[in-house]
Amino acid sequence: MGDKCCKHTTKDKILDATEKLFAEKGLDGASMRDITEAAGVNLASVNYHFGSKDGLMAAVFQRRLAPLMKARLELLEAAEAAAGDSPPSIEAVMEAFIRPAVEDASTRGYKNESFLRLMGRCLSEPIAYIDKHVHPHFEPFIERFQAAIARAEPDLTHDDVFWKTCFVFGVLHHGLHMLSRLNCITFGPDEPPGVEEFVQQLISFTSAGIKSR
Amino acid sequence: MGDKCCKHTTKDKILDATEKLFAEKGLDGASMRDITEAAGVNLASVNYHFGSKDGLMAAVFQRRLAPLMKARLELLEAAEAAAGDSPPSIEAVMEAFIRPAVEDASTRGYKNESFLRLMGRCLSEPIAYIDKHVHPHFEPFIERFQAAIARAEPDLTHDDVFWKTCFVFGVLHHGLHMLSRLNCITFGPDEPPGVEEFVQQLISFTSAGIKSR
DNA sequence: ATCTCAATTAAACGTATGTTTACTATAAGA
DNA sequence: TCTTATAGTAAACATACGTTTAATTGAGAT
Repeated sequence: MGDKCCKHTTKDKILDATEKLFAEKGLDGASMRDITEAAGVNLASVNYHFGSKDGLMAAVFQRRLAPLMKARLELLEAAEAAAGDSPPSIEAVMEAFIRPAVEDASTRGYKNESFLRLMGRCLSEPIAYIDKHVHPHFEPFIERFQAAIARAEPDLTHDDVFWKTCFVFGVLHHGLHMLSRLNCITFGPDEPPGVEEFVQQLISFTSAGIKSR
Repeated sequence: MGDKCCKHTTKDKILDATEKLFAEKGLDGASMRDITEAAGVNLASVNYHFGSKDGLMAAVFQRRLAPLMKARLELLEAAEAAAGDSPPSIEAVMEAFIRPAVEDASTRGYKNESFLRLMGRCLSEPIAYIDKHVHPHFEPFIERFQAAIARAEPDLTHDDVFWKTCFVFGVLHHGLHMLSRLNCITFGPDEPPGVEEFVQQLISFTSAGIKSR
């Protein structure tokens, strides 16, 4: 029976290897044989534990996206509670969105093997996969997030809020994507920025963008 | 022999179908059989005209990226010429980057079949493909672009310029990506924004982000 | 009319994919 | 000890992929 405490179960080895290979080679590009070889397990064990490659995708996203969305929601609710009757500032709303993602990326290797590297890529993976495995996690959150922006900046139209939210997504995810690729490119910074520094840079860029017109 | 004037040559039919299918299903996801069937040509004709699927990718990107980069450079140079001795404003630099892309997207169907939909996805396609087919087109431009930003905002450090440039890329490409997907999502605007409106929104968001700290 | 050569085609090739099967190993319960 | 259920495995399966082959077409040149 699965030994949940020890953390080196076959399921976890598969999930870890998959996360890394999906980020590197894409959802289609990483084959079952790539994955099981990297994980040091038998080829058939993926189908045994996850049913199919599709089930494996769902598990990979579920493992990281569920806690991430939870952390964002909690931060947003904390900011709203702290603000009392008035709406929290745009900066506070952006922080709720940005900080959990950057911290997740930083705690898990930061350079190479983070899940957020996969997130960056996921914005534009084959749409069918994203609609199936990623959007369901985002949808409950995005509504609350857009509402918070609308409250903080009451002059924005509904369409303005939609597009600015899109832009914020683009900033964060492409930023994290490039962060994970720093060692692959020649022209970038010599070393990655600190977590706090990066978070602040993202908050100020996105907040200024939202306030602009 | 290929009839260049008539524009309905086999090569063009293949390129058009490929552009659309790459955007929809990804570079790996769109098979040669998908492509040739959509183009109404024989399976083997891709290998005849482009040598391989890799050669087809190169041709697809070359056809759109070369003129796009040229247009951006010309706009940037025009802005620098117009500014005389002083550097052009951040807004002018952003416009040189953003306008050609949005206009390209708008002239080619705008909703569904544009190349920029493919560009949005390309930020995070399997890295090997992008390094091979996309980065070579961007590299000569990105240096000039970053230099223009640095001149317009002299207080920014070299690393600041790098990251802000990344953020601008994220805003534009994900914005265009969502633009092409408007009809697929439920919560977005009822109709797409006008070209000029969208360009201005992108310019103000990115310019404010760059000026922020 | 014949030749020529680029363009096109149907069919096959070899390989890689995700999945399934049938079998073995292991450890706890009665 | 025998049973049972879970976990793991080697091998085969059917399918889809990119590519290649060999044959055919069709229009312009001689």
